[in-house]
Amino acid sequence: MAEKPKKTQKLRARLPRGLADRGPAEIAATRSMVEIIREVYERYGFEPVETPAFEYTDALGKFLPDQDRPNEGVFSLQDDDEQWISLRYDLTAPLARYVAENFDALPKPYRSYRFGWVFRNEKPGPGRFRQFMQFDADTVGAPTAAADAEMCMMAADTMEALGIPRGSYVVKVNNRKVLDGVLEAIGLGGEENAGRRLTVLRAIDKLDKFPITEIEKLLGNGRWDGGEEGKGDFTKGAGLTEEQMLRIFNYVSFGAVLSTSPGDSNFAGSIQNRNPSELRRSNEEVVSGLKDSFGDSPTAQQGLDELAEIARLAAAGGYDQMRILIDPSVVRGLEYYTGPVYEVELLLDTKDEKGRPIRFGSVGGGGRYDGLVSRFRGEPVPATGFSIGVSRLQAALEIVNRDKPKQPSYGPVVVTVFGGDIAGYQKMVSTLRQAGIRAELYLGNPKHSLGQQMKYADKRNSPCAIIQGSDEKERGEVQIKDLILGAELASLEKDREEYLKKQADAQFSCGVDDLVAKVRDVLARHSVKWN
RNA sequence: GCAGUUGUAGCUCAGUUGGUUAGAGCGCCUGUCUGUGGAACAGGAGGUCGGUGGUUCGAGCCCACCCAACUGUACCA
Repeated sequence: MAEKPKKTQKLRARLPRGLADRGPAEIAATRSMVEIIREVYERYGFEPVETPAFEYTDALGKFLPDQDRPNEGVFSLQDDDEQWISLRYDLTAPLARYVAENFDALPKPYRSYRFGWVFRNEKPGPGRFRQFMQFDADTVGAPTAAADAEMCMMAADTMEALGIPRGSYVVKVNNRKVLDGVLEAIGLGGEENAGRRLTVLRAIDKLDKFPITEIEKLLGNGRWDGGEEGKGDFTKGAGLTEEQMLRIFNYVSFGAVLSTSPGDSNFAGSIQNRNPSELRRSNEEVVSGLKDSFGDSPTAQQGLDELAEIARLAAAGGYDQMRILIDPSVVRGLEYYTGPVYEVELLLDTKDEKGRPIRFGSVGGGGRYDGLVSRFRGEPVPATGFSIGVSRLQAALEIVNRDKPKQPSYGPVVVTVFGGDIAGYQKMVSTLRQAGIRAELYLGNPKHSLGQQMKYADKRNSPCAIIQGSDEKERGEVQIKDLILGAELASLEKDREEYLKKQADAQFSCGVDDLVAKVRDVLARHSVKWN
């Protein structure tokens, strides 16, 4: 007996983790989202500009990779000339480079938008990918809060244009200067406290993730993630005193509805659920209240003045605090924001399959980054920008809409072939295409039976198939088979009358000259649109 | 990075106290099928049982280490 034929080493087809293939439905959804966002941004006077996916690593404002860990956080590689280049991890840093490089030619303020894929080399999770899409708008060269206010209003408009009803989203606004001022006021100013300030900001940023008792640990001695002392990973705390902690809590909860006071175990949740419809203070009251509380910090005062201006301009534009809300607990990125920061949050009340509430978190955000362009120029260049996480927002909308009946996406009309000369079939396909109807010739094995060709059309989700055998050919006719109706027919119960009626519609013959008109009838019958 | 859980066919899973050639359903491919899709029937492809080493006459099963995935956590422009 011969030995088993030697097995060739098969290559395993597999997708690297944290990356995703996208099918027709997702691509179509992205395309329509991008179109809607673009329309809003252009209405605000922004013009498109694109930059490549790669930049010199130092231009991205990230440390230069070292030999040991060249790809920490970013995907990097060394060019022929040994210079490090990296895949962009957002659209802001590349834009700053573009503006700095073309500074003299651009109008100031320079207002532009762009969308594209960005890449982050970090651990992927549910809803977190290593490649995802962002859509940004930035204003460079505008120093006043008016530019920031506009970003917030545009964010609100964009959400509504995307079909998220008013009240189901909120643009939260804070100011990095206020946070800095508060930290200063509780005695964490100065270079020597930089690390602790960072820890406090991180803790505040986690308010929407953990109950307040856990935040207390992060502000205090530290937190074990295993659920109890000594279990799991330890996160070092900021080591704040009780008094400092209390001032932080009073600050971040200012304006929120509080059922209890800090320190009570039920305090948890009352800060997190900062639903604007339940808040008891207006934007103006929050700002003036905080001005009173932190009168000792000039930095905080300045930041609060900017927030007041944003709220005033938003109100003038008709955006109340249901849409644009001053929220002292917003932190955002720690790296480059210098002034106002904003964050768009979805308030949609959705449960997952197990009935647990889903927290979407932020689907967009931005802020003022006055230092980013100046790095390249040695002169101050104020800038502010806003970014939508297209991939994340799309995923959120998909969950929200998952119960709604989905409009099926149809394939092309399939023209089946019966051996012999296929030229006649090709002619039908061309006729349909010239009439703007998606159509294709069956290009599989020509020996395949009609049954197999039907199977193909079914898999393509074709609305109908065109059949012309020798009988029809002689009479100058074609058969049009309505596959959608046919499917209903197959699942129909024994209602004889309805069955017969549908059967007549499900397949009929017509003259070759009527092909386009009759196919259009079938498409119209099911409102088939390919968009 | 840290911790927990899990790794058997493309998918969902079975596999006896350690025993010979590792199974099922679904899916996939081919045929019945030059005259009608989601049906039926017949056939077929597809597995280094996550990897390596160990214990044993013998390992999918026991032990050690490694890897990967999932979940949480850390970091996150």
